[in-house]
Amino acid sequence: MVILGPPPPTGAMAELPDKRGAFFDWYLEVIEAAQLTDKRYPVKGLNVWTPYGFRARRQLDAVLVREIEATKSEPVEFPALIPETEFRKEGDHIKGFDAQVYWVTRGGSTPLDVPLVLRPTSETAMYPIFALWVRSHQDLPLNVYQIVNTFRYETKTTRPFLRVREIHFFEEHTCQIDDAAASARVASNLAAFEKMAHAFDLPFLAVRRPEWDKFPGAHYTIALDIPLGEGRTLQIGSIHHYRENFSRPYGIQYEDRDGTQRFAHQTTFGLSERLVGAIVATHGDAQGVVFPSEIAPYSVVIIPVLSAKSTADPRPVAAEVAERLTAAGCRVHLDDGEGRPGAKYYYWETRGVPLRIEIGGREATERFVTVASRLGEKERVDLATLEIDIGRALERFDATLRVKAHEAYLQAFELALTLETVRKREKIYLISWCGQEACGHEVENAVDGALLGVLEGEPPIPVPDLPGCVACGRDGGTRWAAAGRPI
RNA sequence: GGGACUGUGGGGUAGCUUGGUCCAUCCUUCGGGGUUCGGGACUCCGAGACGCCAGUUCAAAUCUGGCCAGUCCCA
Repeated sequence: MVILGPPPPTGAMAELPDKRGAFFDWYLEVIEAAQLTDKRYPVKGLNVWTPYGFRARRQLDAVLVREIEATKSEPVEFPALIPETEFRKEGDHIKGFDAQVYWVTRGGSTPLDVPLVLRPTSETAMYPIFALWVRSHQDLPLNVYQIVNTFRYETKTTRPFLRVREIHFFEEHTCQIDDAAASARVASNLAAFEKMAHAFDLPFLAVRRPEWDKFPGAHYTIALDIPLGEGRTLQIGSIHHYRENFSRPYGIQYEDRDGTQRFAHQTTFGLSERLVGAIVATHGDAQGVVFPSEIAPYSVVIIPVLSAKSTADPRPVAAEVAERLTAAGCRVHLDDGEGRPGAKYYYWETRGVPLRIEIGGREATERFVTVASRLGEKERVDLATLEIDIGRALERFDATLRVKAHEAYLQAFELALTLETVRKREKIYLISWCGQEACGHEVENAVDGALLGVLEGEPPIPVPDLPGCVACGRDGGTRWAAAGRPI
């Protein structure tokens, strides 16, 4: 396998497994075929980011950075190793992660006095320092984020991007002046994620996780889930309100206007490389990956079509088009290598490039190009209006991708007025829930999965007025909730 | 944490039950030549594997044990 630079075209590819029905077979083969990762690294759950996959990840990260910084968050980077003494300060948090942390216990052959944890997440790395940074109400809010690798000793089956042991992780941590300000930050994060998801053309569901399934140490957790088909769901992110659960053990307090010492209310917002998997899973089709234009390693690929019969040489035109589109801000790859055009078409379709520009003798003679979208549309674009027309074609591509994804998203849900419906286990079920844990577990047994949580915002599909709880029938105090089967 | 199963060139596989016919099958891939180039071309030449370590045996891809890696089911 060639992994240095853009890989050269390859020959015929075997038929992909069916995306519906054999989802994970399809997923693994698509990722393999598109060379997004090399999963052959000899440690379970640790994969290699290939050049093509890394480029996609870098594009994705750029969106996260842009949107989080638009909400006044500052970049930081904390160490990967956390002393056990700090790690153990918040009880629930430790209980939640103890079984999943890697330990560093030696330096060379010398046992360490204080063993070090390889961060599974960075609360316990950051908060002792936050305690030093936060002194006065004027230091608040403190909004910082980092994009780093974290480590979790997963015991379940690992899958590229979806469940790994070294996680490419985005985490924002904030300190707020009070409960209300922290709630506002949660809302701000949710709004920021909506913008990120728009760039990924990715419909998602925001729910408040039930008490028994919230993040270890959180006051509450808003989870961001996407459907994978057949009722399966994938959590792609989460936003937590910690209240004073961490600020108390870590001593993050400030002097308020009136001179009293108060503890900060904290929030976090976490996303990960699962977003890459989510994009593959949501947009991919029978031919391979489909990348939204902003995430695609190359948004445009140019393929010169040579012919001995034709008098006009397309290569100078291809070079001109590449140069002009690069100047216009496109990520362009000019595929002028060996190989026949058809093989190149398949190659770049598998890799999900949004637009392909074909330039042969006819185009060269008449000064136009043929533009083919990954979603099947073809059009003729005059060289005179190249930049503007390609820009519009990319916008149209994303709009179409978004519509397709949204249609599939709507298909993933079903209204369930009885547990009988939930027991079909074919969809994500919208149910009325009274909030009692016993009822929640009854729903979970019925769906053979999880009560994902109470919906934040409007239900994705039309629903009637709230009926009684789907489990106990009680009226009053019920909310719309979602139940599905997380992978 | 408990149980079951699997490991053959870069990817996917045949062979394993019943040890010898295997210096290991087929597809794909990769390198070189020629001819080609508007949807996976053809042709010629070449490259590449039995997870690791022990054991049984005249003989191990095949049987046994340990390790490593992976998959599935259960808690």
